[in-house]
Amino acid sequence: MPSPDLIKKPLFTVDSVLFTVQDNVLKVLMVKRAEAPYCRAWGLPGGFIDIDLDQNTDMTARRKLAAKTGFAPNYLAQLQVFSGLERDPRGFSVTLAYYALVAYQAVASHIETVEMACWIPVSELTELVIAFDHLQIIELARQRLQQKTLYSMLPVFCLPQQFTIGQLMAVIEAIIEKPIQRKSLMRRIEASEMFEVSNEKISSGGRLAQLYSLKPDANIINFERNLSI
Amino acid sequence: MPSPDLIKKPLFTVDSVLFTVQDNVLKVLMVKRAEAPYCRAWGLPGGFIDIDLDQNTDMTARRKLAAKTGFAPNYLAQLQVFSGLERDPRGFSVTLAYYALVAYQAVASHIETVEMACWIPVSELTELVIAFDHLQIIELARQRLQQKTLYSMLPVFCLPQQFTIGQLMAVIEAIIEKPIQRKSLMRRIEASEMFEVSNEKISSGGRLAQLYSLKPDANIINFERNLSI
DNA sequence: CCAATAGTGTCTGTGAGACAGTATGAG
DNA sequence: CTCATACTGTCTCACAGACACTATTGG
Repeated sequence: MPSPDLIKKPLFTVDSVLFTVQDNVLKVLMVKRAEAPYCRAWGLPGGFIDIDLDQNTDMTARRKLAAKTGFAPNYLAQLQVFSGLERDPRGFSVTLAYYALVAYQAVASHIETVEMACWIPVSELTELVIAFDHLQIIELARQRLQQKTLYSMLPVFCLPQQFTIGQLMAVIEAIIEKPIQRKSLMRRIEASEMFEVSNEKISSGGRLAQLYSLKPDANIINFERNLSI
Repeated sequence: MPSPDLIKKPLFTVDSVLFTVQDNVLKVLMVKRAEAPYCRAWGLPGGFIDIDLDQNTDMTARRKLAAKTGFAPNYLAQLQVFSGLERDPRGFSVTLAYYALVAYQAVASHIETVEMACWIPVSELTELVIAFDHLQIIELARQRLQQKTLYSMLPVFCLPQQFTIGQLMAVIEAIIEKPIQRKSLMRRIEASEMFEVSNEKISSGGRLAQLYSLKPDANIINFERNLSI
């Protein structure tokens, strides 16, 4: 076997699909590329590992996201590696894609001040010029997020620290694009034991709504049944 | 942003956790390393991408597995990327781990002739010296396989093309380490519409058993409920 | 015949879907 | 008061678990 130094190394990058839900619409953070290839097209936030700054690829993803949003996402997980000769005109490339969730409120103020970063509704992506195979990456990330939404409470990471059932329900419905039963959601909140009821309630146009928050030490549990599609 | 050529590139490798079930025991293919680091320790089959041979990382995994087993696995999917400064004494490294399934019968004859490749029961791995963080990778792969076994028919890929319910049941029980109800399995086989009944039956010590096979165009569907843990 | 494995019938349990009904806020 | 939103009670339905029962082979 040849020494690793003699082997042509492919380009390796880390990109992230950062989701949020604003006004009942699922949106993705896109940045306008300033360089070739795909200069001036929209792409996912990401870049190369910096071995001196990053302990691992998770840190690369976080660092690149922080550069665009000023905040760490509430949730970050690996999606998949995409690789091949065709996906980048510069040659064989390997991209590790992450997907991440953040509360819109947490980044809203900061993102206005950052040039060329923008929340795009996932349904409007096809109207734009998207760099590389990033459209395909986003589509896979969306499918993964939808699947996980059916059997976990992942969407809480699109909400501020305190939230109501109604808000959670709206976020879930924005992700899976189907209405769900409030009752089913409440059963899951109860059964999961992941949340605590706050002693505050907030107004929302009718009866005051109970505020919930994730317990500090809570694990994200998976339910044994999916919500129905 | 600096040109990619100026950035220190980490070592990038592709490793695979190839599972099979033999004699009701879940086993992993391990190879004895012939070089430093971890010379003479057991490690996962894998290696570097060869840009001239591999269209993408899936091909790298397949190529490396074929070199050890002589066969393509029945199923191959990405597990996760592992990265960091500590996991390889040579420096910062990035490994894309795959997990794969194969029928023991398919590779049994070939594997004897390949030096230093060996099926190790997952329960006995702790007794061996395992290279890098490969033990941790195998453990994560096993968890993923267990999870998928609860909501899909993935274990059929540990069986020959034609198989009986009893064989499938045995493989599932070896993977999840719990008994399951034959009735539940039959309901799933029926509901999935993924299989066809053969017109043969085979003897297994009692009443003849119906042979099934995956339909040629079958998609692996996911059930909406898990088997109980 | 018996032992062994394959396969069925059917009851229970759990949790999601549906939806009517009640509770409580703002105006 | 009315309207809007929050929450509850409760029925149905789908499907997994349990397990007794029948079926079919070899010896």
